[in-house]
Amino acid sequence: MAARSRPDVEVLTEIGIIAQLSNAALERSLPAGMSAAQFGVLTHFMRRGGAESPAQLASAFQVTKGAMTNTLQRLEAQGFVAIEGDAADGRKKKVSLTTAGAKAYEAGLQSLRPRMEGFREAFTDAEFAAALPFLTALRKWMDENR
Amino acid sequence: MAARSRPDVEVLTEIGIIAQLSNAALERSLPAGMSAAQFGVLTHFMRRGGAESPAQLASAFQVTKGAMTNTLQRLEAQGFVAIEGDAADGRKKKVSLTTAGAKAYEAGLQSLRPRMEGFREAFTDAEFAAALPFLTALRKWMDENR
DNA sequence: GGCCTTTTGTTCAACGTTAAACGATTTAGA
DNA sequence: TCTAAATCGTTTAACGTTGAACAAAAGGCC
Repeated sequence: MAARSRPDVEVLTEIGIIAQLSNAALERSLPAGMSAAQFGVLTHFMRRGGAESPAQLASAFQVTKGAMTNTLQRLEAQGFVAIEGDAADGRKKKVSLTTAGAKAYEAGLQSLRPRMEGFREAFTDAEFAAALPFLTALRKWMDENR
Repeated sequence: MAARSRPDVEVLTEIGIIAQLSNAALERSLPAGMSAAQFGVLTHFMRRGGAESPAQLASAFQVTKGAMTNTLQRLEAQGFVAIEGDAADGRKKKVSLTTAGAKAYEAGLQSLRPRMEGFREAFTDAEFAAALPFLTALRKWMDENR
């Protein structure tokens, strides 16, 4: 889809392709059996630590609860997260990272490194920083007007 | 996923969310039974006219041939495109827009209009134009280094 | 206290996609 | 001319996602 068009349509087109290619590249670089969604959850816990409920995670990742259930079940099956009931609220569950999960995150980061380095060398930090405000505004608008 | 991070990672994160929200909004605004992928193909033919092979379309949309087969079959089932064998090359097929397809495109455009107008009013053309070069460069790099 | 609403997590069918395999056809080269 | 390689379109299984329905639990309100 390269046809000259309105700049707003073109922006969304480019963004769509970038997201597709970037997700595919991420998935291809990750160790077998680790999806981008799973790696995202691991990253989230590595940064934040502690425990979170599936609903909290679903909202953080802009994903339905059903999708998060799926991701968490796969993570738990590999022993990367621990899931236990919340004593204070019988509806909720508490998800937390295991040591194996932290190890899996590190392994994922390692196999990602070469591609990420190539990517980061192709552009400058200033370019990324310059593009960020508009993208963030775009995301916010989309989020509020959905 | 809102954690402060490296600007390059953040750019990709924002792009991923925007693509997801934008595609969902597009799909929700389109008439029932018309997917974003289908509307994309209709748009392509409205702009370019003529006939193209499935492989050509797949490459134009950065999608596998299998995905394009699926999209084209659904379009053909609704009578929006005509598919015939290529006399000159027995492997190929020729896909072209029907009058019903053109009408469906116009209908899709109509139901899209209110949302598109709101979107275009939230930002200026200059903003879109300013963001485009970097996004295009990003897309090109991703495409070449996949 | 008892009802109504909301929240939470799960399940299910459907969708669009990828990756891989396949048969059919064309092209290139020895 | 024959054979090997490449291209084309389809099919299939698998994946991650959505949307809708659901039961269980909690909260709000009279």
